[in-house]
Amino acid sequence: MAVSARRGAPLSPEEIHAEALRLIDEQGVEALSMRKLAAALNVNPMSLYHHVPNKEALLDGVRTLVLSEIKPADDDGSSWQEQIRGLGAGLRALAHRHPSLYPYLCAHPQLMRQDGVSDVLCRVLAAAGVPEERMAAVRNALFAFTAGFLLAEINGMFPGRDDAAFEEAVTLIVNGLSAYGRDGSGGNAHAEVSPG
Amino acid sequence: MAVSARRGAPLSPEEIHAEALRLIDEQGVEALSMRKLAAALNVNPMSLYHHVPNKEALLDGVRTLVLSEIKPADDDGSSWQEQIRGLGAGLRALAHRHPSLYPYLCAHPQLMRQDGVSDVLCRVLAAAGVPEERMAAVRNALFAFTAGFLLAEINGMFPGRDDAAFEEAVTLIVNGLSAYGRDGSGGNAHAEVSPG
DNA sequence: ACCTGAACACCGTTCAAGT
DNA sequence: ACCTGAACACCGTTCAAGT
Repeated sequence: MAVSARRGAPLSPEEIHAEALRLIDEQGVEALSMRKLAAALNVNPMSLYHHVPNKEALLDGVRTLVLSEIKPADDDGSSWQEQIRGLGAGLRALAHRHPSLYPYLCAHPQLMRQDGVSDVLCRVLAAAGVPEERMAAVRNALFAFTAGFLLAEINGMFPGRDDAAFEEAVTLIVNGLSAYGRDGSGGNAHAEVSPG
Repeated sequence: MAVSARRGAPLSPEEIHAEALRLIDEQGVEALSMRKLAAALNVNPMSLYHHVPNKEALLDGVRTLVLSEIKPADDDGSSWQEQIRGLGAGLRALAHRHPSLYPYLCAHPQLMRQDGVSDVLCRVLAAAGVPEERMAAVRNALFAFTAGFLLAEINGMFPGRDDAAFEEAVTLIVNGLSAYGRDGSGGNAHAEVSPG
Protein backbone atom coordinates (compact mmCIF):
# COMPACT_ATOMS: atom_id res chain seq x y z
CA MET A 1 0.00 0.00 0.00
CA ALA A 2 2.90 2.32 0.74
CA VAL A 3 0.70 5.13 1.98
CA SER A 4 2.63 8.07 3.38
CA ALA A 5 3.80 7.50 6.91
CA ARG A 6 2.61 10.99 7.85
CA ARG A 7 -0.92 10.76 6.39
CA GLY A 8 -3.88 8.46 6.62
CA ALA A 9 -5.05 8.66 3.01
CA PRO A 10 -3.22 8.74 -0.33
CA LEU A 11 -2.97 12.01 -2.23
CA SER A 12 -5.35 12.92 -5.02
CA PRO A 13 -5.22 15.62 -7.70
CA GLU A 14 -8.36 17.17 -6.24
CA GLU A 15 -6.77 17.50 -2.82
CA ILE A 16 -3.63 18.98 -4.36
CA HIS A 17 -5.55 21.51 -6.45
CA ALA A 18 -7.71 22.56 -3.51
CA GLU A 19 -4.76 23.08 -1.21
CA ALA A 20 -2.86 24.98 -3.91
CA LEU A 21 -5.83 27.31 -4.35
CA ARG A 22 -5.97 27.85 -0.60
CA LEU A 23 -2.30 28.78 -0.52
CA ILE A 24 -2.67 31.07 -3.52
CA ASP A 25 -5.66 32.89 -2.05
CA GLU A 26 -3.77 33.26 1.20
CA GLN A 27 -0.24 34.13 0.11
CA GLY A 28 -0.34 34.96 -3.58
CA VAL A 29 0.60 33.02 -6.71
CA GLU A 30 4.23 34.04 -6.52
CA ALA A 31 4.53 32.44 -3.09
CA LEU A 32 3.34 29.04 -4.29
CA SER A 33 6.05 26.45 -4.76
CA MET A 34 5.85 22.71 -5.15
CA ARG A 35 7.89 22.35 -2.00
CA LYS A 36 5.70 24.62 0.12
CA LEU A 37 2.58 22.96 -1.23
CA ALA A 38 3.94 19.57 -0.28
CA ALA A 39 4.74 20.84 3.21
CA ALA A 40 1.19 22.18 3.57
CA LEU A 41 -0.09 18.74 2.57
CA ASN A 42 2.32 17.08 4.98
CA VAL A 43 3.95 15.14 2.21
CA ASN A 44 7.28 14.72 0.49
CA PRO A 45 7.73 17.27 -2.34
CA MET A 46 8.29 14.52 -4.87
CA SER A 47 5.03 12.74 -4.05
CA LEU A 48 3.15 15.49 -5.86
CA TYR A 49 4.63 14.42 -9.16
CA HIS A 50 2.74 11.15 -9.02
CA HIS A 51 -0.55 13.05 -9.29
CA VAL A 52 0.38 16.16 -11.26
CA PRO A 53 2.83 16.26 -14.18
CA ASN A 54 4.45 19.57 -13.24
CA LYS A 55 3.81 23.01 -11.82
CA GLU A 56 2.27 24.39 -15.00
CA ALA A 57 -0.26 21.56 -15.06
CA LEU A 58 -0.94 22.15 -11.38
CA LEU A 59 -1.81 25.79 -12.05
CA ASP A 60 -3.97 24.67 -14.95
CA GLY A 61 -5.88 22.46 -12.57
CA VAL A 62 -6.31 25.30 -10.09
CA ARG A 63 -7.64 27.53 -12.85
CA THR A 64 -10.25 25.00 -13.93
CA LEU A 65 -11.17 24.48 -10.28
CA VAL A 66 -11.90 28.17 -9.91
CA LEU A 67 -13.75 28.40 -13.20
CA SER A 68 -16.03 25.59 -12.06
CA GLU A 69 -17.39 28.11 -9.55
CA ILE A 70 -19.12 29.92 -12.41
CA LYS A 71 -22.78 29.00 -12.58
CA PRO A 72 -24.44 31.20 -15.19
CA ALA A 73 -28.02 31.89 -14.17
CA ASP A 74 -30.91 30.83 -16.36
CA ASP A 75 -33.02 33.31 -18.22
CA ASP A 76 -35.18 34.92 -15.52
CA GLY A 77 -37.21 37.01 -17.90
CA SER A 78 -35.50 40.28 -17.01
CA SER A 79 -34.33 42.73 -19.67
CA TRP A 80 -31.13 42.08 -21.56
CA GLN A 81 -29.65 45.12 -19.85
CA GLU A 82 -30.28 43.60 -16.44
CA GLN A 83 -28.89 40.26 -17.55
CA ILE A 84 -25.69 41.90 -18.84
CA ARG A 85 -25.29 43.56 -15.46
CA GLY A 86 -25.87 40.26 -13.72
CA LEU A 87 -23.25 38.42 -15.76
CA GLY A 88 -20.74 41.18 -15.12
CA ALA A 89 -21.44 41.15 -11.40
CA GLY A 90 -20.95 37.40 -11.32
CA LEU A 91 -17.54 37.52 -12.95
CA ARG A 92 -16.62 40.42 -10.70
CA ALA A 93 -17.52 38.41 -7.59
CA LEU A 94 -15.31 35.57 -8.76
CA ALA A 95 -12.40 37.93 -9.40
CA HIS A 96 -12.69 39.37 -5.91
CA ARG A 97 -12.96 35.93 -4.37
CA HIS A 98 -9.57 35.01 -5.84
CA PRO A 99 -7.77 38.28 -6.48
CA SER A 100 -4.32 36.77 -6.49
CA LEU A 101 -5.16 34.07 -9.02
CA TYR A 102 -7.26 36.33 -11.22
CA PRO A 103 -4.42 37.77 -13.34
CA TYR A 104 -3.40 34.22 -14.15
CA LEU A 105 -6.94 33.43 -15.21
CA CYS A 106 -6.74 36.32 -17.68
CA ALA A 107 -3.44 35.05 -18.97
CA HIS A 108 -5.03 31.74 -20.05
CA PRO A 109 -8.21 32.76 -21.85
CA GLN A 110 -8.77 29.36 -23.39
CA LEU A 111 -10.07 28.45 -19.96
CA MET A 112 -12.27 31.53 -19.95
CA ARG A 113 -14.09 30.20 -22.98
CA GLN A 114 -16.41 28.12 -20.83
CA ASP A 115 -19.27 27.06 -23.02
CA GLY A 116 -21.84 27.72 -20.31
CA VAL A 117 -20.97 31.38 -19.94
CA SER A 118 -20.52 31.85 -23.65
CA ASP A 119 -23.94 30.41 -24.45
CA VAL A 120 -25.74 32.57 -21.91
CA LEU A 121 -23.90 35.66 -23.08
CA CYS A 122 -24.79 34.97 -26.71
CA ARG A 123 -28.45 34.56 -25.84
CA VAL A 124 -28.45 37.91 -24.06
CA LEU A 125 -26.61 39.58 -26.91
CA ALA A 126 -29.12 38.21 -29.39
CA ALA A 127 -31.86 39.77 -27.27
CA ALA A 128 -29.96 43.06 -27.47
CA GLY A 129 -30.14 42.90 -31.24
CA VAL A 130 -26.62 41.82 -32.12
CA PRO A 131 -26.81 40.17 -35.56
CA GLU A 132 -25.67 36.59 -35.94
CA GLU A 133 -22.66 37.30 -38.15
CA ARG A 134 -21.19 39.70 -35.63
CA MET A 135 -22.09 37.69 -32.55
CA ALA A 136 -18.70 36.07 -32.04
CA ALA A 137 -16.78 39.33 -32.31
CA VAL A 138 -19.10 41.20 -29.95
CA ARG A 139 -19.11 38.35 -27.46
CA ASN A 140 -15.32 38.22 -27.44
CA ALA A 141 -15.04 41.99 -27.11
CA LEU A 142 -17.43 42.04 -24.21
CA PHE A 143 -15.62 39.24 -22.47
CA ALA A 144 -12.25 40.94 -22.95
CA PHE A 145 -13.60 44.29 -21.78
CA THR A 146 -15.04 42.83 -18.61
CA ALA A 147 -11.96 40.78 -17.83
CA GLY A 148 -9.78 43.84 -18.44
CA PHE A 149 -11.82 46.09 -16.23
CA LEU A 150 -11.70 43.60 -13.38
CA LEU A 151 -7.97 43.15 -13.86
CA ALA A 152 -7.45 46.89 -13.58
CA GLU A 153 -9.67 46.99 -10.52
CA ILE A 154 -7.79 44.17 -8.83
CA ASN A 155 -4.46 45.69 -9.74
CA GLY A 156 -5.42 48.85 -7.92
CA MET A 157 -6.31 51.19 -10.77
CA PHE A 158 -9.27 52.40 -8.74
CA PRO A 159 -9.09 53.30 -5.06
CA GLY A 160 -10.43 50.14 -3.45
CA ARG A 161 -13.55 48.38 -4.64
CA ASP A 162 -15.28 51.21 -6.44
CA ASP A 163 -18.83 50.09 -7.24
CA ALA A 164 -19.69 53.39 -8.90
CA ALA A 165 -16.78 52.93 -11.32
CA PHE A 166 -18.04 49.46 -12.17
CA GLU A 167 -21.55 50.80 -12.77
CA GLU A 168 -20.21 53.47 -15.09
CA ALA A 169 -18.25 50.88 -17.03
CA VAL A 170 -21.24 48.55 -17.41
CA THR A 171 -23.38 51.47 -18.50
CA LEU A 172 -20.88 52.31 -21.21
CA ILE A 173 -21.14 48.73 -22.45
CA VAL A 174 -24.93 48.64 -22.28
CA ASN A 175 -25.13 51.91 -24.20
CA GLY A 176 -22.75 50.55 -26.81
CA LEU A 177 -24.86 47.42 -27.24
CA SER A 178 -28.03 49.47 -27.56
CA ALA A 179 -26.85 50.72 -30.93
CA TYR A 180 -27.28 47.21 -32.35
CA GLY A 181 -30.91 47.26 -31.37
CA ARG A 182 -31.56 50.62 -32.97
CA ASP A 183 -30.58 49.77 -36.52
CA GLY A 184 -29.07 46.31 -36.41
CA SER A 185 -25.76 47.57 -37.72
CA GLY A 186 -24.28 48.68 -34.43
CA GLY A 187 -24.13 52.11 -35.99
CA ASN A 188 -20.70 51.11 -37.25
CA ALA A 189 -19.67 53.70 -39.81
CA HIS A 190 -16.22 52.13 -39.85
CA ALA A 191 -16.96 48.44 -40.20
CA GLU A 192 -15.48 48.35 -43.68
CA VAL A 193 -12.42 50.45 -42.92
CA SER A 194 -9.42 48.63 -44.34
CA PRO A 195 -7.61 46.99 -41.42
CA GLY A 196 -4.20 48.44 -40.63
CA MET B 1 38.90 52.65 -12.50
CA ALA B 2 38.26 48.96 -12.21
CA VAL B 3 36.25 48.75 -15.42
CA SER B 4 35.25 45.23 -16.32
CA ALA B 5 38.06 43.27 -17.88
CA ARG B 6 35.67 42.04 -20.56
CA ARG B 7 34.14 45.39 -21.54
CA GLY B 8 35.34 48.82 -22.59
CA ALA B 9 32.76 50.96 -20.82
CA PRO B 10 31.14 50.74 -17.38
CA LEU B 11 27.56 49.57 -17.06
CA SER B 12 24.63 51.94 -16.85
CA PRO B 13 20.99 51.44 -15.84
CA GLU B 14 19.94 52.50 -19.34
CA GLU B 15 22.09 49.83 -20.94
CA ILE B 16 20.79 47.23 -18.51
CA HIS B 17 17.14 48.13 -19.11
CA ALA B 18 17.58 48.15 -22.87
CA GLU B 19 19.24 44.75 -22.93
CA ALA B 20 16.61 43.33 -20.58
CA LEU B 21 13.87 44.54 -22.92
CA ARG B 22 15.66 42.97 -25.86
CA LEU B 23 15.86 39.64 -24.06
CA ILE B 24 12.22 39.84 -22.99
CA ASP B 25 11.00 40.62 -26.51
CA GLU B 26 13.09 37.76 -27.80
CA GLN B 27 12.61 35.03 -25.24
CA GLY B 28 9.74 36.06 -22.97
CA VAL B 29 9.59 37.52 -19.49
CA GLU B 30 9.77 34.14 -17.82
CA ALA B 31 13.11 33.47 -19.47
CA LEU B 32 14.73 36.61 -18.10
CA SER B 33 17.07 36.06 -15.19
CA MET B 34 19.67 38.33 -13.65
CA ARG B 35 22.31 35.79 -14.53
CA LYS B 36 21.30 35.47 -18.19
CA LEU B 37 21.04 39.23 -18.50
CA ALA B 38 24.55 39.60 -17.11
CA ALA B 39 25.82 37.01 -19.57
CA ALA B 40 24.18 38.89 -22.45
CA LEU B 41 25.93 42.05 -21.26
CA ASN B 42 29.18 40.15 -20.91
CA VAL B 43 29.43 40.97 -17.25
CA ASN B 44 29.50 39.28 -13.89
CA PRO B 45 25.97 38.68 -12.55
CA MET B 46 26.72 40.62 -9.39
CA SER B 47 27.81 43.75 -11.25
CA LEU B 48 24.15 44.42 -12.11
CA TYR B 49 23.37 45.07 -8.46
CA HIS B 50 25.53 48.19 -8.52
CA HIS B 51 23.12 49.81 -10.98
CA VAL B 52 19.78 48.21 -10.18
CA PRO B 53 18.53 47.38 -6.66
CA ASN B 54 16.93 44.07 -7.56
CA LYS B 55 14.99 42.21 -10.22
CA GLU B 56 11.67 43.86 -9.40
CA ALA B 57 13.20 47.29 -9.84
CA LEU B 58 14.78 46.13 -13.09
CA LEU B 59 11.38 45.14 -14.46
CA ASP B 60 9.98 48.45 -13.29
CA GLY B 61 12.66 50.20 -15.31
CA VAL B 62 11.88 48.11 -18.37
CA ARG B 63 8.21 48.99 -18.05
CA THR B 64 8.88 52.72 -17.90
CA LEU B 65 11.25 52.34 -20.84
CA VAL B 66 8.47 50.80 -22.92
CA LEU B 67 5.90 53.34 -21.76
CA SER B 68 8.19 56.12 -22.91
CA GLU B 69 7.46 54.91 -26.45
CA ILE B 70 3.96 56.34 -26.13
CA LYS B 71 3.73 59.69 -27.85
CA PRO B 72 0.08 60.77 -27.82
CA ALA B 73 -0.67 62.77 -30.94
CA ASP B 74 -1.85 66.35 -30.74
CA ASP B 75 -5.36 67.33 -31.63
CA ASP B 76 -5.49 67.14 -35.43
CA GLY B 77 -9.00 68.48 -35.75
CA SER B 78 -10.55 65.11 -36.59
CA SER B 79 -13.75 63.92 -34.94
CA TRP B 80 -13.64 62.52 -31.42
CA GLN B 81 -14.60 59.16 -32.88
CA GLU B 82 -11.54 59.17 -35.10
CA GLN B 83 -9.31 60.25 -32.24
CA ILE B 84 -10.60 57.45 -30.02
CA ARG B 85 -9.74 55.00 -32.77
CA GLY B 86 -6.30 56.54 -33.11
CA LEU B 87 -5.52 56.25 -29.42
CA GLY B 88 -6.67 52.64 -29.39
CA ALA B 89 -4.58 51.82 -32.43
CA GLY B 90 -1.53 53.40 -30.79
CA LEU B 91 -1.81 51.32 -27.64
CA ARG B 92 -2.46 48.26 -29.76
CA ALA B 93 0.72 48.84 -31.75
CA LEU B 94 2.72 49.10 -28.53
CA ALA B 95 1.20 45.87 -27.22
CA HIS B 96 2.13 44.03 -30.40
CA ARG B 97 5.63 45.48 -30.36
CA HIS B 98 6.22 43.92 -26.94
CA PRO B 99 3.76 41.05 -26.63
CA SER B 100 5.71 39.22 -23.98
CA LEU B 101 6.07 42.23 -21.68
CA TYR B 102 2.54 43.47 -22.23
CA PRO B 103 0.82 41.33 -19.58
CA TYR B 104 3.29 42.72 -17.06
CA LEU B 105 2.43 46.23 -18.14
CA CYS B 106 -1.21 45.49 -17.38
CA ALA B 107 -0.25 44.11 -13.98
CA HIS B 108 1.26 47.47 -12.94
CA PRO B 109 -1.34 50.01 -13.96
CA GLN B 110 0.23 52.84 -11.98
CA LEU B 111 2.68 53.00 -14.84
CA MET B 112 -0.18 53.08 -17.32
CA ARG B 113 -1.43 56.30 -15.75
CA GLN B 114 0.92 58.35 -17.91
CA ASP B 115 -0.29 61.92 -17.66
CA GLY B 116 0.25 62.52 -21.36
CA VAL B 117 -2.12 59.79 -22.46
CA SER B 118 -4.62 60.58 -19.77
CA ASP B 119 -4.78 64.27 -20.73
CA VAL B 120 -5.33 63.54 -24.40
CA LEU B 121 -7.96 60.93 -23.62
CA CYS B 122 -9.82 63.34 -21.33
CA ARG B 123 -9.83 66.02 -24.01
CA VAL B 124 -11.33 63.59 -26.51
CA LEU B 125 -13.91 62.37 -24.01
CA ALA B 126 -14.94 65.94 -23.25
CA ALA B 127 -15.47 66.41 -26.98
CA ALA B 128 -17.66 63.31 -26.94
CA GLY B 129 -19.87 64.94 -24.31
CA VAL B 130 -18.74 63.14 -21.17
CA PRO B 131 -19.59 65.44 -18.23
CA GLU B 132 -16.83 66.60 -15.94
CA GLU B 133 -18.00 64.74 -12.84
CA ARG B 134 -17.99 61.42 -14.64
CA MET B 135 -14.80 62.03 -16.60
CA ALA B 136 -12.46 60.10 -14.31
CA ALA B 137 -14.69 57.02 -14.19
CA VAL B 138 -15.21 56.94 -17.95
CA ARG B 139 -11.53 57.51 -18.65
CA ASN B 140 -10.55 54.67 -16.33
CA ALA B 141 -13.16 52.34 -17.80
CA LEU B 142 -12.01 53.07 -21.32
CA PHE B 143 -8.41 52.49 -20.42
CA ALA B 144 -9.19 49.22 -18.67
CA PHE B 145 -11.37 48.04 -21.57
CA THR B 146 -8.68 48.73 -24.12
CA ALA B 147 -5.92 47.15 -22.05
CA GLY B 148 -8.13 44.13 -21.45
CA PHE B 149 -8.99 43.67 -25.08
CA LEU B 150 -5.34 43.82 -26.10
CA LEU B 151 -4.43 41.39 -23.34
CA ALA B 152 -6.99 38.93 -24.61
CA GLU B 153 -5.75 39.42 -28.15
CA ILE B 154 -2.13 38.84 -27.16
CA ASN B 155 -3.07 35.84 -25.09
CA GLY B 156 -4.61 34.23 -28.12
CA MET B 157 -8.32 34.73 -27.51
CA PHE B 158 -8.70 35.58 -31.18
CA PRO B 159 -7.13 33.61 -33.99
CA GLY B 160 -4.05 35.70 -34.74
CA ARG B 161 -4.16 39.45 -35.15
CA ASP B 162 -7.81 39.93 -35.99
CA ASP B 163 -8.25 43.54 -37.13
CA ALA B 164 -11.97 43.09 -37.71
CA ALA B 165 -12.42 42.02 -34.09
CA PHE B 166 -10.57 45.11 -32.94
CA GLU B 167 -12.77 47.32 -35.13
CA GLU B 168 -15.90 45.76 -33.70
CA ALA B 169 -14.64 46.37 -30.18
CA VAL B 170 -13.78 50.00 -30.84
CA THR B 171 -17.16 50.49 -32.45
CA LEU B 172 -18.85 49.17 -29.34
CA ILE B 173 -16.93 51.73 -27.28
CA VAL B 174 -17.65 54.60 -29.65
CA ASN B 175 -21.34 53.74 -29.63
CA GLY B 176 -21.30 53.62 -25.86
CA LEU B 177 -19.68 57.03 -25.66
CA SER B 178 -22.16 58.50 -28.12
CA ALA B 179 -24.88 58.19 -25.48
CA TYR B 180 -23.16 60.88 -23.41
CA GLY B 181 -23.44 63.30 -26.30
CA ARG B 182 -27.15 62.63 -26.82
CA ASP B 183 -28.40 63.65 -23.38
CA GLY B 184 -25.34 64.30 -21.26
CA SER B 185 -26.29 61.58 -18.81
CA GLY B 186 -24.86 58.64 -20.67
CA GLY B 187 -28.40 57.33 -20.80
CA ASN B 188 -27.64 55.68 -17.50
CA ALA B 189 -30.93 54.50 -16.07
CA HIS B 190 -28.97 52.65 -13.42
CA ALA B 191 -26.53 55.29 -12.20
CA GLU B 192 -28.25 55.48 -8.85
CA VAL B 193 -28.75 51.73 -8.39
CA SER B 194 -27.45 50.85 -4.94
CA PRO B 195 -24.03 49.24 -5.42
CA GLY B 196 -23.67 45.56 -4.52
C1' DA C 1 0.88 1.55 -6.85
C1' DC C 2 2.61 4.93 -4.16
C1' DC C 3 6.17 7.17 -1.78
C1' DT C 4 11.00 8.85 -0.75
C1' DG C 5 16.04 10.81 -0.49
C1' DA C 6 19.71 12.30 -2.98
C1' DA C 7 21.06 14.81 -6.72
C1' DC C 8 21.13 18.20 -10.75
C1' DA C 9 20.67 22.46 -12.81
C1' DC C 10 19.02 26.40 -12.07
C1' DC C 11 17.39 30.89 -9.37
C1' DG C 12 17.94 35.96 -6.58
C1' DT C 13 20.76 38.06 -3.45
C1' DT C 14 24.51 39.09 0.33
C1' DC C 15 28.97 39.96 1.55
C1' DA C 16 33.75 40.35 1.98
C1' DA C 17 37.41 41.06 -0.93
C1' DG C 18 39.78 42.82 -4.79
C1' DT C 19 41.57 47.06 -8.07
C1' DA D 1 33.79 53.78 -7.65
C1' DC D 2 33.18 49.69 -9.74
C1' DC D 3 33.71 44.90 -10.21
C1' DT D 4 34.17 39.95 -8.65
C1' DG D 5 33.98 34.95 -6.56
C1' DA D 6 32.22 32.28 -3.15
C1' DA D 7 28.40 31.32 -0.60
C1' DC D 8 23.40 31.01 1.11
C1' DA D 9 18.78 29.90 0.76
C1' DC D 10 15.80 28.84 -2.20
C1' DC D 11 13.55 26.74 -6.77
C1' DG D 12 11.46 22.65 -10.33
C1' DT D 13 12.39 18.25 -11.68
C1' DT D 14 14.73 13.42 -12.55
C1' DC D 15 15.85 9.09 -11.11
C1' DA D 16 16.93 5.03 -8.75
C1' DA D 17 15.49 2.89 -4.77
C1' DG D 18 12.37 1.54 -1.28
C1' DT D 19 7.57 -0.85 0.52
